[in-house]
Amino acid sequence: MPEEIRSQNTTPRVRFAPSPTGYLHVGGARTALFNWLFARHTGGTFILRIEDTDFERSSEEMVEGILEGMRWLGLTWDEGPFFQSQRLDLYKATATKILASGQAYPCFCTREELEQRRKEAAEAGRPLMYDRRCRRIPKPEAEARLAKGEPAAIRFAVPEEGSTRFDDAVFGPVEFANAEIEDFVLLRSDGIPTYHLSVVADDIDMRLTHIIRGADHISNTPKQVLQYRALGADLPVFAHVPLILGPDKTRLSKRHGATSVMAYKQMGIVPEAFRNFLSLLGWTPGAIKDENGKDREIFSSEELVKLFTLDWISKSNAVFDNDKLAWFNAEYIRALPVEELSRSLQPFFDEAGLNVSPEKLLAVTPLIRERIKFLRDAVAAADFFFVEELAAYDAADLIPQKGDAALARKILEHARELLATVAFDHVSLEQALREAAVSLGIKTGPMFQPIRVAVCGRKNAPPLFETMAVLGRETCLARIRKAEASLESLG
RNA sequence: GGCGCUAUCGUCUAGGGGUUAGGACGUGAGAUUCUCAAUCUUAAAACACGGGUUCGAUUCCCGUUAGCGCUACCA
Repeated sequence: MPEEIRSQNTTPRVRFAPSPTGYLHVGGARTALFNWLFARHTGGTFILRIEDTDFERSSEEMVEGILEGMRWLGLTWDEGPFFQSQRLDLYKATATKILASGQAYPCFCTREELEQRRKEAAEAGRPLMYDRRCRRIPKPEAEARLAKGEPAAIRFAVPEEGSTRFDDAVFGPVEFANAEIEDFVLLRSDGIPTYHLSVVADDIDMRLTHIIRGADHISNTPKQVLQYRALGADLPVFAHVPLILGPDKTRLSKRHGATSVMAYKQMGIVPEAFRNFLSLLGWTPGAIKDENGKDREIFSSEELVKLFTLDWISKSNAVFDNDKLAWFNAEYIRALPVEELSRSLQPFFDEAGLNVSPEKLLAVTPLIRERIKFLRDAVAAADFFFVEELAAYDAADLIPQKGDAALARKILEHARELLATVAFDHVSLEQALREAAVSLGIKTGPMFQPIRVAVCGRKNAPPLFETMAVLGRETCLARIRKAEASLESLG
């Protein structure tokens, strides 16, 4: 408690500490987002720290990928990135300090011995934990062996009695019997720290006040609390956030499809939408009503920052729902100014190999914005605007429901003649074609279908007149002529 | 197995001792309409189970069950 009060009286310092053994995934992104929101809300400092002490599995590409993901999401950090691989001296010094205090000891057991004992324990009885045998080695003997250069890890000497507890800002009081806590390794025999040591050393050194991280770390926390005490350091506030699960309620992983943040960028998720969606996974601003008295869900990042507090973080895990994300994204797409949306769309067309001028895309954008959930959908929705030659389509689609080829021919011929002279703007086109429908005695539905298919090459397309206006007279006439020809072949 | 955490519609969630348990996504139906969307209206859909406490529990307590997490000289 006194620790918490101290923490709350200084400006908060929080961190996101990914390990570059993989890309930035959805769960990590949400943890980063919560830290970022908390820092921005409180006027605190957001630190980025790369936990790359596992040299085997860490890579520079992954570091770059993580930074890229953070930038894309707009999660700007105030300090760092710091790399644990460059701070090994600190960890060694910290381990030495704990050792000197008598709360750690050298362990000469080899990896093989430990594995063997664990195996035996599993087969026979229960205690899978380290049996603490090196803790019983008399100090002079241990020092002699060390002096001889015998390799040793440094283990923390966990009290045999009592319990270790902490107050989690999300989960409340959590308590572990010390007897359940293993004498964990602080420093490996090669001098590289384990996670348990490096987090604590860094969190203390970086003067972190709040540790906001995934709930999978709850079980690790007592080990860290023990170290804080051994080092005489104040405890930060721990806030564990529930995990994000896949649709089958197991931890979100690759086999659930896209889990990398950059994959969502490539799908055409708008970063603001992603932030909004992610923020509401395991957190709620409470019941904030919209003008209709319904609970709001769309929040700008500024609002999120204003609203965010640790108190509203949920305790139960949340399933990642792609449909809901798609809905958020569609909402953001429709809310974006056309110019901005158009600019965001451009790279997707470029990537698809279509020759798309910004001017034309700007004209097309309002016609498709309500028809796409992901930015990438725009390519499939609007490709016919940009190709010289329409992709092959079924000539039968030209024939309206309850009509025949002759009717389709009649409509197209009539339209072709009309379009040769009419002014090619939305209003004129609509007026002329509606009048044509009346004079031919055909309802608008069947009347417009052959034209739409002829011009767009598909049955489902943006509104006809706007579309034709963008396409222009020459293209429309050519495509109608082509449609008439394909109708001939149909007989 | 041990330890820890969690439990409201299919999903995200609001609520909290007395409510017609609210909203959103998705789903169904309808309206609108040149198709598709978008939009609007509407419907179905939940307090895991069992004991307590209480005049009264979805809400508080205990247990059961289920799920998840941790259980490395990984992080």
